[in-house]
Amino acid sequence: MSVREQILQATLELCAKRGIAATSLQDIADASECSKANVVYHFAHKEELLNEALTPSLKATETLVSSAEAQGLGSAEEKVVFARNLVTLLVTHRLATHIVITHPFLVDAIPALHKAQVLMARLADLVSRYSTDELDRLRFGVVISGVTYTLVSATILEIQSLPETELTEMLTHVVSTMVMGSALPAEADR
Amino acid sequence: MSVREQILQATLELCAKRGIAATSLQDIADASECSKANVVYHFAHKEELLNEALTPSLKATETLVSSAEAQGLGSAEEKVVFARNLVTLLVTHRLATHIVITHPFLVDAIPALHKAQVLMARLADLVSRYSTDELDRLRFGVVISGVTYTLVSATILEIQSLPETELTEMLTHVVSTMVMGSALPAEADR
DNA sequence: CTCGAAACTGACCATTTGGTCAGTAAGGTA
DNA sequence: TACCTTACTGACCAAATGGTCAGTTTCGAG
Repeated sequence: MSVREQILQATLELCAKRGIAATSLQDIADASECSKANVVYHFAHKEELLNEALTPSLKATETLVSSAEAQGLGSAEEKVVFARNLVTLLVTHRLATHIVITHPFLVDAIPALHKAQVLMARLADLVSRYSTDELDRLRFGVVISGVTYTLVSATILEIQSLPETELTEMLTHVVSTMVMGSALPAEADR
Repeated sequence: MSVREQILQATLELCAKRGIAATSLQDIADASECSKANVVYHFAHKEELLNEALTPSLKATETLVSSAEAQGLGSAEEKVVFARNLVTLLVTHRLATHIVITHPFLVDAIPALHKAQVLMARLADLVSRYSTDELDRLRFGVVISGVTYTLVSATILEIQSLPETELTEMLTHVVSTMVMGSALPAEADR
């Protein structure tokens, strides 16, 4: 792993664990085994460092949302696939997700966080389109943020008693049943 | 309102809006229209200030959880009452809730945040007791954190298109139907 | 080997911030 | 009035932090 990549990885891990404000460039430098000046050499500002670190997860989310917007969520099949992709994405990028969730007040200071917020809005809008009433819309917000938060807490705080794959599977089920109307796909039997 | 109360209120508002780390004693002093030294006079440390500011919401939560633990959540009636009380509590103390939710990494530094986490665990344990399988338990985690997060985002970020009372009502309905099994109370007709 | 660009470093700096301190204003009591 | 406690303040300080800078090492191309 290049130093650059080490720095980005350390940034994700430390900022998720301690919060952005409590993570100094020196901390990141130590974890990356290089000098603080070198961190600044690769990423001129702390803000830029955060942006780069969050980029992969943002791209993945952008891809997911765009494709879902294009394809729609009409059939039960499409809904389940979407739910699984979403949960998988949240699991894969759980550090980034945790950072986004816990730093709503930095959206104005860090462009990547703003982007993330916009993507969430598009996501909400997308699913809302397939909900008839206000209550379903609310239900969506609750479940998406709930899944995100549960996942993040479970993995970060190490409260997980379940293996990650099983957790993913169950959350997928929760999302597809709760959000997408009660239409239960054949595969998901309890 | 006494200066002491002004300081506590300003602390809640500013820390919820900008985050704890980004809220300086000077900011709080300015908002309270007194000197920074006076803030320190009333609350020796920033940590102590946060503790005091969060105390009311912690006490209310403690009361709710304890009474629910004692009384149980056996009947559908009890479940709905509990759901409504919980949502009301989250709405009433939304600033404190927002602070707790967005600062998981400060649980070791600020006792009040640790207490809040313990209370959440008790809450989860309580409701889990009335769930037969693991999926229901997961469902609980998702819905509670989801309601909390949705509520907080809606009020703080001012995305709310609904009046607060109606939001409360709908969330109560979401909680009681989603968490407590599908047993729908007579009152909650859509 | 030479040279120039990129990677990297230690020393340094300005700013912010939590917190201290010596001292003042205010108000109740003897 | 004299005295004491509580509320309050401006000036100050040490530590931490983001970022600059001048200079050194590394390394691949010609």
